[in-house]
Amino acid sequence: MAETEQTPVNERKRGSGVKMVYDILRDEILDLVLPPGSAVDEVQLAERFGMSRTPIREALVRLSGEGLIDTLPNRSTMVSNIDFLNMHTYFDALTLMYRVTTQLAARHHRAEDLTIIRARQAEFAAAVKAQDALAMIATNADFHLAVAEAGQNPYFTGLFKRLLDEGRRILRLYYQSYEDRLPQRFVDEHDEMIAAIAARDLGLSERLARIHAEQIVEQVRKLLVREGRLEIAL
Amino acid sequence: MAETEQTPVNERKRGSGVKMVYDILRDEILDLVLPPGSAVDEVQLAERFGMSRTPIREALVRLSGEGLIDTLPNRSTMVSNIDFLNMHTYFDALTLMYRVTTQLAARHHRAEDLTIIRARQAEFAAAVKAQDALAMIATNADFHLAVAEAGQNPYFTGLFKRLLDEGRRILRLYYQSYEDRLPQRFVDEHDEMIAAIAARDLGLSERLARIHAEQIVEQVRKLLVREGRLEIAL
DNA sequence: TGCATTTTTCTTGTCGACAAATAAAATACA
DNA sequence: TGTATTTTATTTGTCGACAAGAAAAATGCA
Repeated sequence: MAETEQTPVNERKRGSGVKMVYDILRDEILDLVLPPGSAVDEVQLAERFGMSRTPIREALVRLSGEGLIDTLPNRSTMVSNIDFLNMHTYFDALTLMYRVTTQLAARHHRAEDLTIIRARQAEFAAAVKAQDALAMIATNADFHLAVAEAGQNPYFTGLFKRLLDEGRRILRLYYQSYEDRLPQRFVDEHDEMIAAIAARDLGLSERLARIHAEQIVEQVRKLLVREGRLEIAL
Repeated sequence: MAETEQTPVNERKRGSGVKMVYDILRDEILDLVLPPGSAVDEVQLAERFGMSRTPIREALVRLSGEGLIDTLPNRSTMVSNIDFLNMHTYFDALTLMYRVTTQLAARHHRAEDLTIIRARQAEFAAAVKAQDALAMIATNADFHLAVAEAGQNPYFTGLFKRLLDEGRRILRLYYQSYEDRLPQRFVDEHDEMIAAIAARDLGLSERLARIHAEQIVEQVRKLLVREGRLEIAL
């Protein structure tokens, strides 16, 4: 069997190459496997993925459009840096999107949306219970993205997704310090938010989201300050 | 003179091709020269711009990333359609960005920002005076974008820019009905907003922006309903 | 004539190659 | 030895060509 259709491992369907490279590189950037500022070599990637430079290039253009890589014309392209100086603009945008998407979810969600949201919340709770910091980061983002999808505004969802991605990079930087009791609090807050959304209480949903956002921002800010001292001390 | 450096008209610098194609196509899409749903042929574009398909392709990938064109895998790529059914999500996002960016401008603007904003407003007023509907659309977007830039939050500015672009397409559809007295009202409202920003009155800036946004949304909605009746009548 | 199947055509996705632009290395010169 | 200039090397941007996929056209069959 399978003698004629023997599939060489490197045989891929027409058009799938770009998406594959894009997905893998995106994950590696967000997980800091490719650290900010590191060089991205097209020819090296082409060898690694066993394809020509053309699809690699297209994936890089996509990533560049999302701000995940920066490309100097005619010169090197590299993983984009995290802008610690203007972090407050990031927090502002993130907080507003938390509030808006949660409120919209309360207004526009359907029954099946709640099912998905609860599933995501269960995954987040499991990650917290297992004290798996990396899984917590990922499942938390998934949870809030599910809420945003329920809000049914693709403009907000799009921006929010970008912000959560960026947050994944930032949190990944400091994920070692997740051994405290805060995560359980996040689980509880998520539950409250779900209840408010299900009850279609717009005001409460927005308020809970705001509190939740400020909670998270405050924690990240503490981490930044702690690390910031170290950096200055060098 | 200029015998050795004779520049064939089609001679361009290394890396400028993509940007040129991108800019031109983007403008043509936003001005409806390329109507929504129309096919985009790579070969045809390559001939038109006198270059190979590669840079064309990169420009298209960029445009696709911004949602200006849709591309079916292995199949045709076309100018993205305007989603009239979910127009309310567009209005929601636009209104919120009006409010947020104006308030942030009141908080973070610098002296030179005000200079730019006033210059944009002068251009808008000139377009209104000349009753040039197309110029009004463009200069109005430029004015609000200048306000957003003063707010110094690239996340909001980015989304807002996308929304204003989309609005340029929508308004372009109905620009014929701009002969009423509303535009002058927009000029006045802009002036009020500038004053509030200059006075760093966050609350007033936000309120004026909200009123202004609702004004615009209401006008567009009227246009849509009027046209909508026609479409249904078919 | 009406429908299924094959053939053709057309467009896209991918490839390997080459030239331009820049950085790095090597050389010249004081 | 230090600086300016030339040479080499590396990486990107562009090109033309070819093959895969899907629609359209053509053919076969009832």
